[in-house]
Formats: sequence, structure tokens, C-alpha cells
Amino acid sequence: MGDVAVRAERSSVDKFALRRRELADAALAAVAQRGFAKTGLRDVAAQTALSLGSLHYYFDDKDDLIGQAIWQHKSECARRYDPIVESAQTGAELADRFGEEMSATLRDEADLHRLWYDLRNQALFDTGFRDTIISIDALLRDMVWSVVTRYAELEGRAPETDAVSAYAMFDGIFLNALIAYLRGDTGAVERIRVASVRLLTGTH
Amino acid sequence: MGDVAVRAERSSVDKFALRRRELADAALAAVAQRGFAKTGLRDVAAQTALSLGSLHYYFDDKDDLIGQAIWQHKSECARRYDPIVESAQTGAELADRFGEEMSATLRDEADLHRLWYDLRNQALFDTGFRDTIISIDALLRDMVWSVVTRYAELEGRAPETDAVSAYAMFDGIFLNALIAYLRGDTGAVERIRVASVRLLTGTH
DNA sequence: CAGAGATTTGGACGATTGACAAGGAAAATC
DNA sequence: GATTTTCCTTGTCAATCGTCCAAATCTCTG
Repeated sequence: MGDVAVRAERSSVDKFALRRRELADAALAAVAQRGFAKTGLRDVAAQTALSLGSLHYYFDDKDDLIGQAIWQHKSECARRYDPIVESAQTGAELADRFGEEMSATLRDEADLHRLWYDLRNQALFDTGFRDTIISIDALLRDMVWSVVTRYAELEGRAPETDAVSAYAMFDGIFLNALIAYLRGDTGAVERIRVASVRLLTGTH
Repeated sequence: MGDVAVRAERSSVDKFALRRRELADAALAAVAQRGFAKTGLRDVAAQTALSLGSLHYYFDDKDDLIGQAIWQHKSECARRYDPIVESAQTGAELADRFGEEMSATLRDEADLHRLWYDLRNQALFDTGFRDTIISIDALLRDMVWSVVTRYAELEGRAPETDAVSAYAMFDGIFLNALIAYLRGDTGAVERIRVASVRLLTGTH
């Protein structure tokens, strides 16, 4: 456990944790622009009201900072599908709203998704924030699985796959759509919507 | 066009191009170990019979070197499925051998695949070797599509998807299997084989 | 108000990076 | 065998990196 964590315990109020979240948010925006490798802590500090030295006051090192940043973003990201799963009345409605959400997040948060895949790959080389990445991966897998099982339930049948396979598929088509979109293919926004609905409903 | 290309033209024999391939091969092995960002040109030169300065004699810059390296590896990689497509007598045989090849390359060349996904992601931030990455992506997409269409042909029916969607699916399950495998899940080797056959044959 | 603790700053550190230049060694050419 | 061209090495360059620290500033308590 680093010095930062110790200091956090001493702080009776969570002013410390609050600043941590603020700084991590700024770091997220900074790193999303140029990628993890090419973004220095000075670039992060530049987008902040604080200075470079303060980053090490709130974070142990760069990995700690980026790990916190991607975690608080993605954990919120994964929860975005909960209301859809809970409130959808029919399988068709669930599928439609799911596809709509997938399409919208591709269009509006392409840079953040690009960063996520960047960090997930870096975690295959470094051990820095590997645990955080694995946790997020599990979160996303569970999210996909809850959508799949809920759809099957509404349709009155059993899911055709398991959680791991389902996540692999949806993650795969989303990543490929993201790449196409970032390369200038604006049609990917509509394609990922249709493909998501298709994959969920099993319509070929 | 860089100085290197000009020099290559002057050279009547292709001694120059030969050395380029050798060096690019060494670079591939070096970068595959620690990733693109964390591997310096000195690390590459250390795995070579030549010195650091020689790298700039044969390559314009780091991007040129890595671009050449990943190209000559992946272009060979994509051709590995050609004999299967050409010689398979039945759909079942095609599917089996395809799944076997996917599984084998995951097991034997995990580091190289990890590097490929690393570089493909970096190309979403930099323009350095973006064109090379896009070319490789097209190569892989065509390879997958040739397998899918050949299978449909042997089975006497039409493909159920298009080339882009098919590549997205196979690439997605392979990437997820690679991640699982690199995280220590040795069962991913068998799972990608089964999943590949399933996805190709359409068996749910 | 005085002091203690928390927060923030700017600068400096050693290490590493990609790129490059000047010159020696090798090979090819005449 | 001399000279030109190709090949390769060593050393250096400025820039950038993550990390750390001493001191200044701010905030709160006694």
C-alpha cells in the first residue's frame, strides 16, 4: 500500500478522495487525446488547475493515476445499461434500446473507447494497472451477460451462449466498429446499432 | 519518400532489401516482448548483429522499421490459410482445419498477436504506420472472407454475413481468447478452436 | 494570534529516448 | 592497386520522461 493510501486514511473527510477523482477525470481527458504512451504527466497537469508535483501528492505513480481514471470512467460506463435491462418490457424493446446505446456511445465517446482498448493492451505488457483492467473486463462481461440473459428471459428461451463468448462477440464487433469510425467511416455508427440488435436477437 | 527508399533504388541487387528484412525480423522479436512504446531502438539493435546507427541507415525512422516488421510478418500470417481453403474437400474438413490453425497460432505466437493488436491501437493515435496497419487489416478481412465464402460454397449455401461483419466476429473472439490466454487461462487454446468452428459453421 | 498540519509549487534529478553526424572499415569498381 | 562507393560504428545531441524534494502557501485548530 502506497503513501497515498495511508494519507487518505488520515483524512477524516474525503476531501482527499474528491480531489483524486477530479484529477483522474482530467487525466482521462488528457490521455484520451494522444494515448497512454505519448501522454506525459506534464500534459495531464496542464489540463488541471494543479501543478505537476501535486499529481504525486495524490497518486503514487502514473499507473495509479491512470488506473483510477479508467476505473471511475468504465465502472460508470458499464452501469449505463442497467436501466435498460430493468425497464424493458419486451425482447424487441430491450434489443432496440441496447443497440441504440451501443451506437450512441460509439459516436459520442469514441476517444474514450479508444483509450480503453489502448490501456487494455498495455496491461498485456505491464503489470502496472493490470488488476484494474481485469476488474473492468469482468464488469463489462457481466453487463453484456445481464443483457443477454434478460433478453432470453423476455423471449422465453435460454441463452445460446455463455458469458465469456457473448462478451467476446459484442466486444469484437464494437472494437471493429470503433476502428472503422475513427478511420473516418461514419457509417459505422449505424452499422454497430444494427449488428448489436442482430447479435442479441440471433437474427441472421 | 525518404533517403532510404532512394538508396534502395540505386542498389542494383537487393542486398539492401535483404538486410532490411533481416533487421525488421529482429525488430519484430524485440518489440513483441515489451511492446511498441517500451521498446527502444537500442533494444532492437541489441538483438541484432548490427549497431544502433545502422538502423537509421536502413530505415528512415522507428515507424518505418516497425511498419516493415509487422507487414512482412502479418502478410505471411494471412497467407497461412490459403492451402486450407484450396485443398479442403468438405465444409466440415475446412472448419476443422481452420479451427485447428486458429488454435495453434494462438498457442504458438501469442506474443506476436499481442504486438499486432498493440500496433493496430497505436495506429489509432499516430499516423506513423497507419497505412500499413490498414493494409494488413484489409488482408486479414479478405482472408476471413475467403474462408467463409469457401465454406458456404462447400455447404451449397450463401454466406450469412458480409466480409466486414465476419472479420469483426472472428477478430473479436480471437482477441478475447488471446487476452485470456496471456492472463494465464490455458483453456483458451481449446476454446478458440471450438468457437472458431462454431462461428464458421453457424452452429449454435 | 500562533502553531501544526495539509496542500501546492517550481525546480532539479538521473535515465532514456529518437535522431544524427563524422569518420573508419569493407567492398566494389576501374 | 588506387579510388570510389557502400556499409557500419561510436559518440553526441536536444528533448522528454517519471520521480522526488525543499520550501512556500494555505487551512484549520488550540
